[in-house]
Amino acid sequence: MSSGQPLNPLPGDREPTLTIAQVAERTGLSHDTLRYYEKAGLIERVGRSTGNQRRYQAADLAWLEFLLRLRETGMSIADMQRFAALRAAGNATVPDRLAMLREHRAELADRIRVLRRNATVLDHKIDHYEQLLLDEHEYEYEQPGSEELT
Amino acid sequence: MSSGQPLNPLPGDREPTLTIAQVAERTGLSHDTLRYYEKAGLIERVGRSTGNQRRYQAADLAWLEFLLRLRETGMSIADMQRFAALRAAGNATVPDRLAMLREHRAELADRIRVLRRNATVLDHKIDHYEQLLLDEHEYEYEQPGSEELT
DNA sequence: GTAGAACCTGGAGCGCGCTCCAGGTCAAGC
DNA sequence: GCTTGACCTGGAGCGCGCTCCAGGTTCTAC
Repeated sequence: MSSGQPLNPLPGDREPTLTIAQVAERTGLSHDTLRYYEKAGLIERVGRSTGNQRRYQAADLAWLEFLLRLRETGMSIADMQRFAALRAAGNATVPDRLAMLREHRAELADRIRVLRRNATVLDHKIDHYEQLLLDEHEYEYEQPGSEELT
Repeated sequence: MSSGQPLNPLPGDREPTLTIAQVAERTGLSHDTLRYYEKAGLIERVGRSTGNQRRYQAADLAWLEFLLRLRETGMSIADMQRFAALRAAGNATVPDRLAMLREHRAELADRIRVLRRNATVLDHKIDHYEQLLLDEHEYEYEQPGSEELT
């Protein structure tokens, strides 16, 4: 990109658009990933400039942000493809989309629970190591036999 | 495995041991993964029967369980290798291990926070879809123009 | 003793989610 | 008009974390 903020030329359109570089910057996705997502059907074909360069609109960005939330919560590309296909198929698929989201939400809740449980295991281990260090200092340097399972 | 519970022959040892199949069953890891973890140095070389078959001891299992907690919380194999190497190097590495665990714990806390934030985004989306369905029924079948961004 | 299941090793292969590359076209400043 | 950087496409390549395979050995039940 250049300096300033170029209002990208539109293909005879109303709304201001973003180049792929600008979308990459805003979403944190790479250029390649953005093109890959489009090729994979996660996003519908983005509008083009007269010279065939991508011009993203606000709706594209909003959808990408939502996809990122799905990705961050561990949804696979394959499932996101399914979801995107349902969305592209129109309002009649709302029940299916709702079902997918509910299931994903439930799995997410499970994963959060597991992580929290594991977090307490880590805390115990950390406590254990801290105690080991304290004991060591107490006896002024090492103490074979105070070795534990870990 | 056969029926009954065979007390596996020990290599002239004290403690009861487990075969790889039994460890696989208890941990949920596959035979291949268990062998892979050993080859990768995540677990120290497991004891063998006279015929060179693995015989896991309680300490092996405990360590595996802890590794699983690390894995479930998203630690990479490479980091687990580092941790395992420190552990194998003895008590002098306790401060390093503690530092690793603390850092991992902090990252885990971040990831849980992100997941919880995303969970609320999902909840909003679900609410939105539910509302769409309600509206649809209200008007007795469809309603073009009630289409949203998603 | 023998059959069949369980196990061994070294190494190749795989699915996922990108990432990189080659060989071009397009756009903006001078 | 020219340069330089952003962008395009199709397809190959990669790192991770396993998973599978071939070819052989061991264990257990009968």
